Amino acid sequence: MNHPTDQSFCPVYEAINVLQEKWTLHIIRSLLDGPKGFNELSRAVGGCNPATLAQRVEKLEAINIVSKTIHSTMPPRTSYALTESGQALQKVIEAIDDWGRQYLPEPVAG
Amino acid sequence: MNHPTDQSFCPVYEAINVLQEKWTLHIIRSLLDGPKGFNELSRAVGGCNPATLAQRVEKLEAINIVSKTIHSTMPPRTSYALTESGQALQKVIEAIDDWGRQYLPEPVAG
DNA sequence: CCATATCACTTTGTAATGTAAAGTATTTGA
DNA sequence: TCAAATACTTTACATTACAAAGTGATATGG
Repeated sequence: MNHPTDQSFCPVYEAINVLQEKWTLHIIRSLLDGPKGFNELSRAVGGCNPATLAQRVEKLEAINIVSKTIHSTMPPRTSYALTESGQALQKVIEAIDDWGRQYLPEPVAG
Repeated sequence: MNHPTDQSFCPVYEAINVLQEKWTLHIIRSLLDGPKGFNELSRAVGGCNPATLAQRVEKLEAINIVSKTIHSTMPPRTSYALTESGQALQKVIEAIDDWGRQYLPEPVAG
């Protein structure tokens, strides 16, 4: 909803608003190595509770970053994958990866 | 605190944890075009309330992404700038910028 | 010379968001 | 038949972010 004062639509600003939501980048990173089911994704993401994860993938589906495919309702079998837009975020994840390796200190072992 | 199941320390994972916090990327982006005072930064970021902003820059200072310089206490004059580590995040912001321009639709007027 | 603005925040109370824990309905494997 | 897994939802609680107002001091304008 917010945007810089001097401009009515700023793509970077909006992009940041999308990506700064908790778990979003983790979800995208997890899906970069292939489609996953809900619990599988949950395990890959690590630490996100199902209520939040469900809400987040729904949002990501709405803005066309993730696509959801229901293979069967009973037994339940769903898969989440990145769309073209989602795949394009690999560049962002790579940049974050590079930065992390260079600037985040490995915690010293006790 | 969280980390992938198969590894004890993952730089990407930690980096994402840092960058996914609300306003963090906005703050970094704002500081990329030079140091700013508190209210100046607040205006550049756009929409973040001072309590949150104060807390966020304090955290970013603690992990050495932002540096705070107090020029005078009275009248109050402070400036926030990016450290080397913070400057290095320009690559991340650029990647987000590219993605936003390509994949975020401009809202239709009217 | 008094009101107003600005600086860098802090405080207070409330709204939004995220959390753990448990539950649902069904199938598969031991 | 019991435990585990699938994909979630529900509930009650905790954390986080929010708007609005306030603080103390100085500089500016009428």
